[in-house]
Amino acid sequence: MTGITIKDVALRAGVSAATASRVLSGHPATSPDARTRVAAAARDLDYRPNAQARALRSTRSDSIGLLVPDVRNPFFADLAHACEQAALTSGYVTLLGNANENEHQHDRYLGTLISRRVDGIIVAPLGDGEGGIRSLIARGIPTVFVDRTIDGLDIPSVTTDSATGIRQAVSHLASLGHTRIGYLSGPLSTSTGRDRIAAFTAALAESGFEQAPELVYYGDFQAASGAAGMRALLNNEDPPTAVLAADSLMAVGAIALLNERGLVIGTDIALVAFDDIEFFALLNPALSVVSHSAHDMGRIAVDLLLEVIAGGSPESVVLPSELVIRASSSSPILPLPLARRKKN
Amino acid sequence: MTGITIKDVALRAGVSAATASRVLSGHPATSPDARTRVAAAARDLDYRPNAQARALRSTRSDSIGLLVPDVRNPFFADLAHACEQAALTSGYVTLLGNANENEHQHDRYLGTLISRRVDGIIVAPLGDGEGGIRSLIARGIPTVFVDRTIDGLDIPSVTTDSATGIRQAVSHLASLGHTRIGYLSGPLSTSTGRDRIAAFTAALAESGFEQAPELVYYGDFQAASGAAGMRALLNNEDPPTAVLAADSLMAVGAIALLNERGLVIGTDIALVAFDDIEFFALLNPALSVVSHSAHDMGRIAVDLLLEVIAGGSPESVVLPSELVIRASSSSPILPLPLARRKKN
DNA sequence: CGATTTCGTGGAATCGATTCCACGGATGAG
DNA sequence: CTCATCCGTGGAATCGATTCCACGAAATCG
Repeated sequence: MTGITIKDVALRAGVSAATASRVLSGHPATSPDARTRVAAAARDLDYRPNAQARALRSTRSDSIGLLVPDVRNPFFADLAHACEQAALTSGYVTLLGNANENEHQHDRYLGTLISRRVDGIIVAPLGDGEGGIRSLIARGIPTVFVDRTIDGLDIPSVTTDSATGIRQAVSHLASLGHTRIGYLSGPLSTSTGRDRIAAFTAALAESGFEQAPELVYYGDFQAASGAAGMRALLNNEDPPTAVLAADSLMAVGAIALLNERGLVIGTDIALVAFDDIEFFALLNPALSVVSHSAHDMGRIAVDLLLEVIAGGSPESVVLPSELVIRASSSSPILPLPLARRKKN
Repeated sequence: MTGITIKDVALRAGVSAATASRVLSGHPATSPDARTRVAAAARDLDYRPNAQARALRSTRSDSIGLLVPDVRNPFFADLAHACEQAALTSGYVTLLGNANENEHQHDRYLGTLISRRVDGIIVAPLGDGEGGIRSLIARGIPTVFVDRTIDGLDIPSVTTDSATGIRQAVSHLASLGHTRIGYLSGPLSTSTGRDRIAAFTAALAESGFEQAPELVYYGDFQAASGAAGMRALLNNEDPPTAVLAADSLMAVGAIALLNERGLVIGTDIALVAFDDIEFFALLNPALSVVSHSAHDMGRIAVDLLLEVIAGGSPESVVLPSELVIRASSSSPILPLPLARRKKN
């Protein structure tokens, strides 16, 4: 096919393949003469080393795998972008895999990444660590968890301290007079799903409320379940006056449902979302969010992974989250929220 | 490292490496006995073939490269997702690269993909085809262009017929009484940028308007230039009453600027965006868009690429676009738009 | 000035899987 | 019963780059 191998370069430069290899990989033991001749030959022939052959011999591939639940989720798109850019500056290419929030596809991708002998893997793990994740660890492949973790596994991770931002959100909503605060939860099979509902429950208690089970809906971090959850919350006898969504996609679903019902966000009902994404600031009213940085998360995950690859065992990092107040939660509670909602 | 090679499997199964290889790759000339023993050994050892060694020998890697301008652009995130899923069902993994709308990074990624000997490349090309694209073509690596093309290169592509949707948008706006329609253009260095401004100009002519140069702003498909462009358009003596944005990110920037200025979309100014993304339907008012399917584009691009890999030369595909009318462009023109805008 | 170290170089082994080739045993035809 | 055919199998070559090893030439030391 491509045909141009290091032997062609060596031939044209009048040296052996061994010398050509040394020049091209920057080995010090080369003469200036050989260096210029080989460089010129490589340039003339537009030589591209066969990464497979190189990886086979040197047991490193200069590539890392990144497995996210869904690239279409803007938070993970940002994360992927950040990882990719950070890896690139360290000379690694990123193989991006999409688990599609599906454990089977997740495991299949892990298998592919293992087969390709990536130098390390950054993964937002799905499931309980029994499937593909076990293979990873058994093989001792450098691994870092992002966003999510798996209990009982001693793997470096970069996660978000959801609790601080959620506590701020709840106390902010309480200060506006809200006493019935709904929660659209992620699945309890993910560590983020569990952490955030726990933080929410604790925050309610701190504000002196007790958690009403009918005000919590368990979804799956996807838009459709956000809509279903909001519908369920609104169908309560005594519906919430404020709602907190556990991720951006569920918030998107919730917003779509509120629009469909003709309820005005910020006036008829307060809404706060976890995950800050650019679009939320454009909504009218702009959406209050618990913000955490996908960019920092990606950058740090790559740093940790490089440390693991180098043989170290870095400490896990927990990133902060904070409430960003916008118009969707700025008005105090209405005198007759229930009456008004009943109109629709 | 991983250590488990086909020899280990062969040893455990009591056969030679050659036979093990034949069983594992489904070669017909194997005995049922060998088949069961090798399969069992591979399972017991959790054997994962070394993809590099396999690719080196068989000159195919079962992987394709996908190079997009920016994953954070929801249109390309959708496209990437669609390509990846389509490729996966055909047994290919996708290596996703991000050009960052930057020609240098674009070329660097192409080089990496060539080095990794991907079986084919789907690329939204940047630039004039002189840099990395030339290497691709010179090597005869199967290539398909998506979204954008490069003039003078005979490469199969999947693009959008922007003209239909844009014509619909302009005639829709004209029917509402708009006579001064602004346009936030993409860069003329991209085929989509050129196509869409040409379609816009032609559509204006069809509606009996002539194009006012001061109502066209040339941006770069990124959000910041959408904001800058909208600012420039509003600073005209006689500003437009309706604006069409050439992609979703420029629309995002435009919306942010309009919000900042306190102008109400759909009332003070009509806005239509190219690219339909889920979030635009959530805006209040919901945004009218020229819609085209990233999902179809990705799926078809993979189909074409597989044909090219198989040795065929498929015809390029042009996908339709169509106007989706929502509230951002549903009200007729105001009696005194200029006076009203001057208030702010 | 002779002995020893340094340095650039080429030959050959190597990484792990695939695949060509040749071989032996079983089957089928004459 | 003999000879040709077919089939499963193992040995060995191969893919392209890296790297160990040994060699000759040059540089350095006592």
